[in-house]
Amino acid sequence: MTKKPSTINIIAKKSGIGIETIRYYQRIGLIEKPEKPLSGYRVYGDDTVARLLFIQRAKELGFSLVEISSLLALGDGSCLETKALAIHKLDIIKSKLHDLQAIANTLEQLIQSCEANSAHHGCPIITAISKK
Amino acid sequence: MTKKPSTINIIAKKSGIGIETIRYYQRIGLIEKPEKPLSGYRVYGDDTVARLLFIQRAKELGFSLVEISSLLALGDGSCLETKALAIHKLDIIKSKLHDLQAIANTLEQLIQSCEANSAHHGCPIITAISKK
DNA sequence: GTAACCCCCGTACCTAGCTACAGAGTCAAG
DNA sequence: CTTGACTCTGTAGCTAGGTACGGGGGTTAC
Repeated sequence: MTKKPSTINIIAKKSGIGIETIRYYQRIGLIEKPEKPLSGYRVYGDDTVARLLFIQRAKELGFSLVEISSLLALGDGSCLETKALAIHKLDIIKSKLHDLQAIANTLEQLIQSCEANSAHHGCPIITAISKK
Repeated sequence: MTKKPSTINIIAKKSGIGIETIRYYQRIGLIEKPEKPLSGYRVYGDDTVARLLFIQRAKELGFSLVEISSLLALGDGSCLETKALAIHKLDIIKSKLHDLQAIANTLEQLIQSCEANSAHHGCPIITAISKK
């Protein structure tokens, strides 16, 4: 039950991550390069695919590649540190949520003031941004 | 009542925007460069300061420099187009809010599962990101 | 055996929004 | 008239996360 060897193209398809991106991850040390056979193509295992999928999902949770690197280094062992990272990230995200909500509120008000502006005395949005 | 001429340093201080940033804005055409006297320093008016403040506030509302450029070009005239830009921006911000909220929820769950994990069977956060 | 792929490596380029710096010129105070 | 602070210009570098390309070589299918 030996598998046929996975070249970079294969793991790219399995993980849904582009070849160039995988090479980039290798360059920045996020994933390892398997030994290169003296002449031939590098062969990848399913652990690499798993790692790539991990990276993808961590990215979706808002972790940067540097943070993902830490997560991978921590591994399954130090739950406390992992939790600390997650809490820190959650704080940042909550703060972003807060800011964005404020912006959305302001924009909504501006848009409404624009709708109320039947007279053509200039655009209330522009006016609002201009003076203050 | 002639004012003393404002050099770039002065308008930087008045607007709270750095000199290098102002030069950058000039390079990308967001603000104009006043004519340079054949020998000497450029002189800026308060209209430039106003424009810089406008840019700052529009940035705070989440507009990119390119979008701000459009806003400035539209000016006070075409309220409809300005409103359209604002609505478009609001849509994007709402979508970001939605995504961030989902991420925050997931992170919160992960952190809680971590807290419930009294037994030391690996970190639930890592496990959750790993499999799926 | 040869055409059509595929891989490897290094390097350059991209977006956005700055930020820094060198070298030459200018201005104003003392 | 010198000194020091300021300006102008052009160019390069930075972050983050890729994306693209060219040259050289290996592999596979027919």
